Amino acid sequence: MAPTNSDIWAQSILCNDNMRRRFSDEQIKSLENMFETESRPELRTKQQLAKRLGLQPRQVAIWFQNKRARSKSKQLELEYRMLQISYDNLGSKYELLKKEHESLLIQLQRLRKLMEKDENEKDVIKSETEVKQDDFGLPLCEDSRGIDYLGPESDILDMAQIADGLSEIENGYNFESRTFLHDNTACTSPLWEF
DNA sequence: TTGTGTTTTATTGCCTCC
DNA sequence: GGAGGCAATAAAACACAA
Repeated sequence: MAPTNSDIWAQSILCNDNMRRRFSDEQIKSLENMFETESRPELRTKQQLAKRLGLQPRQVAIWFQNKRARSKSKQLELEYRMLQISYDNLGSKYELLKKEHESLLIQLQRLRKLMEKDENEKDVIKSETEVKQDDFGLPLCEDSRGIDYLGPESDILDMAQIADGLSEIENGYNFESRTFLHDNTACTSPLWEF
């Protein structure tokens, strides 16, 4: 029966002095160089390399196997670190958005109070005097030059519109409901579980 | 010097492919 | 069924603080 490659390898190991030795710097350098161009060299290539470096073909094969394992583990470590960095960045962004959200809510409250106050004043004036109104029912004021213009009321109207807009943002900008995120992404990543 | 942690070389067992 | 790859692990070699 013809010996298999495994037999030949096993025999060659036994023929060695049976001492485990680290490879020399030169051997490592050559192996590293080869690994850079081909991480899974063919049998023939490994045999040639082994002959050139004075190693057993099996030792070269094992070195490549171990090197692939080390390389994979380093790559995984790198990917893990990159993910961690982007996770941290996302967390910072979330905190900034949260603060912005809170500040907008405060602004919204102020505007509402302003509107309420103005409504009250308007009621008082309405009850005391007859107010000239424009086509849209808005109060029409007349300045000293006799030009009609929209008075402070229109400013309040603009504020009210802004406030309504903010209110819509407030409702839509809800991390709990995740509607702020596009629904089609249906993100269930724990990254959002702050 | 020695105890301990890390790295490197080698083995084993299982899996896939031809 | 053999060849070769991978994961898990053993064991030797090495680094280094105490």
